Amino acid sequence: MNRYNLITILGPTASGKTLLAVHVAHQLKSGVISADSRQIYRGMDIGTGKDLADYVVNGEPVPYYLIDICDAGYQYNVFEYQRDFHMVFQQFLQQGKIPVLCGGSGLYLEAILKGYQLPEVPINPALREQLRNKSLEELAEILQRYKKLHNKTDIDTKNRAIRAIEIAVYEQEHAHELTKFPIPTSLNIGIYFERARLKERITQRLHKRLQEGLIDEVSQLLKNGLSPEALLYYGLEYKYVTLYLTRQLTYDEMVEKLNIAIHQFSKRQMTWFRRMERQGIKIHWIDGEETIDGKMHLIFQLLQQ
RNA sequence: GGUGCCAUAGCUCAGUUGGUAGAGCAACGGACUGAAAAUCCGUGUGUCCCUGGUUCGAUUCCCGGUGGCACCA
Repeated sequence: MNRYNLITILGPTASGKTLLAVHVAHQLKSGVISADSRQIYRGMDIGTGKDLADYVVNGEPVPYYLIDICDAGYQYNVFEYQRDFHMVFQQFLQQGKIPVLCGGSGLYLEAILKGYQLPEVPINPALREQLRNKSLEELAEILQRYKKLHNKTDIDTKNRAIRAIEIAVYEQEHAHELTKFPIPTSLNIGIYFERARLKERITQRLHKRLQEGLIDEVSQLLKNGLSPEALLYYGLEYKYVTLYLTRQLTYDEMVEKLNIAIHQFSKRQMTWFRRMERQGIKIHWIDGEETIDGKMHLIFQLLQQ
């Protein structure tokens, strides 16, 4: 009936993805599947821009998935994301509905749209115990015996290095156990803004988040026992507000540096999307300044072609 | 009004004993298949405030302006 079984709405932060995705999903009587590596976590709401109140059109709730599925602090990963996405996606396929995949986490989007094949690697407690007291340098050396490092990502921290070794060891012992998730036939929509306009929107939204209680949200996470280190790792809002709360930055410094960091993040997102295009993933860019109705019209036109 | 100091990249500043200049931050480009809002790599984008003088040659020295800061009135 339709050549597409998925609509993907992507774009940099503050480009208005959520609102558009909710409207499209409402029109299709389906739902929104998030592709956001931070909205996964409960209790991280303002800083990740969940905007859960936006999942309603004309008083009718639009279901969303893969938001609030883990406790803050849990180390969720691409494999789990892929698995969880397909669980939801399958249900929509069975109902003959087209869901809307919406988010800005390039790695997660690509894992779905390109169909990464990853083995499901269980935790190996014996190995972890054995590696626990090694230095990062030693771990890096061990890891290099298994694979060439594409950059320093895998040996960024001991945690990451141990997980990377765990995966490398598993792959060596179970060479042919790659997962095979079907690659969706997706209509990909990108929301485009001029760089300067996007920066304005980001700055404006940051001030709104601060007014809405961003500081309290982060301080609550700390009170609930999440370590400052974990929050620093989550980046952006969580990183800079933590630096402010632990008195490493003044309020004004925090706002300024955070604003810049979000601008830089949006640029990195665009770099990722351009790379996806170069690798053959077609993205239909639509003007962010267009109204919701205008954008919807364009999307449904593309859908019917 | 007087005296002194300053004026160099988008910002903060370094520097050139006279041969047209460089750091940090920002910006821009890129990488990235297991915490990715993370992590990493690359790139200098410039009437060296303006006018005149000295000089083969001035961003650098000198005269005069303009702007800023400080002090004295």
